[in-house]
Amino acid sequence: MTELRSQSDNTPAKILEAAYSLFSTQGYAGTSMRQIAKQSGFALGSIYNHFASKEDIFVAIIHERHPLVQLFPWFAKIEATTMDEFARIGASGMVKELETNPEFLNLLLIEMIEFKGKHAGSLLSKVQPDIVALSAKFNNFGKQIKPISPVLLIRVFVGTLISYFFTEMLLSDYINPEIKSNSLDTFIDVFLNGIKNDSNFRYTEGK
Amino acid sequence: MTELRSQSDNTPAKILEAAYSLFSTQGYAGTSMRQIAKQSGFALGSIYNHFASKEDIFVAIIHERHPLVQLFPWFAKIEATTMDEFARIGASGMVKELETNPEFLNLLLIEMIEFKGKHAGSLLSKVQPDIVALSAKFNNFGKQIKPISPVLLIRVFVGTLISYFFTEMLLSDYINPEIKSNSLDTFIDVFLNGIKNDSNFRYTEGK
DNA sequence: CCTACCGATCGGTAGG
DNA sequence: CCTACCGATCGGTAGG
Repeated sequence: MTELRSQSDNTPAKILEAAYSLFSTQGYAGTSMRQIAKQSGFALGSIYNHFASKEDIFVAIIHERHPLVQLFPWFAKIEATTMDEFARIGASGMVKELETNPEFLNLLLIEMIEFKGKHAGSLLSKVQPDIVALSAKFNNFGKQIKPISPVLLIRVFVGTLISYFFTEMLLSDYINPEIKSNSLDTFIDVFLNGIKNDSNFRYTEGK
Repeated sequence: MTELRSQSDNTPAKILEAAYSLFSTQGYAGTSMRQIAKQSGFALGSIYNHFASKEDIFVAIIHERHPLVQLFPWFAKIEATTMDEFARIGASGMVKELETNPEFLNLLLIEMIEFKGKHAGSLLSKVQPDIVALSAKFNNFGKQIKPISPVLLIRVFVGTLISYFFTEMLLSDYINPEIKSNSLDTFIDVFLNGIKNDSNFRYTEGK
């Protein structure tokens, strides 16, 4: 039964695709329902047969395309035996994603600013199993890593990627390319070196 | 002559103050000229005696309040003899700023999304002297630090602060406070440890 | 500096 | 699924 789907079931998907593209390049308030109608190929009134409101469309989009929702399941599936390996695979995967879709992170920024992050809790709950799996994986990497709680470690890792792409956006088409080249490697190197266990570190060896 | 200013010269400042508050909490497209008029205490028509357009107001605001414009001159003035000292002073100063004004970073995000970063170049030019001064300072910190170009080092440092506050916003009022406490210290520790010179690092010792 | 207005566009709906 | 419409609000201006 559920496998049988008529072509018209594509309508919501088409609407979401058009809305995603518009929201992520123009923001939420900067996008009108008429633009969504035009880009999806339907009349304005038709959209309201599938979604109750403009915000309803946005909510549907972030639940399937918000960076948190996309990244954590993917991170959790990475097969790596060391933090070094994990970080480099994770970083290069995110690079590939952003080459395909440079607006990938915008949904997160837009939700944060225009909705004051009010959906963050529900999105984080959604990926909590993946966060748990990721924590377990990090724990297995063992004593090569400083005694930082796994959740905080995830936060610093994700923060490293965010800070790279963020400053990349900030500098894009302004700073000369030489400075930009290979800088992701530097970000990752600093992260890996920074969490490496060594005698000089001032954290005590608890837990 | 220029010292003599009547009270009415406060009008533009009042308009900018109201607009800053509204833009940074609601975004650019999400804020109307009528809201700016109301919050500044002037009639809608009066605003156009001081600013040609809504975008004109936004441009004036970012030129005096964009995080880049605020932070770089301040960073350049920090008196520190080691990177460790610099990073901790810089981080605690930014914490204080964000406690006073939690929306401090929003202007950067809004410009990035709603204007696609089109003012970034002009803002970076404005603070270029401070970037140069900061680079010189970092060079003086000498061989305790890995051979990373000063500009890239600034980028990683700023990125570290951004990644902390960014993930802080993302997690705010969701994650339990224990995980959040002292996490800025961890971010800074990872950064400092990450850029520390040691024999294991894979960069070659050029310039 | 304000009142009153402009045409355009907004999110959303009725009715078929 | 579309046409035609609703009241509200938009950025901006004329005229005083």
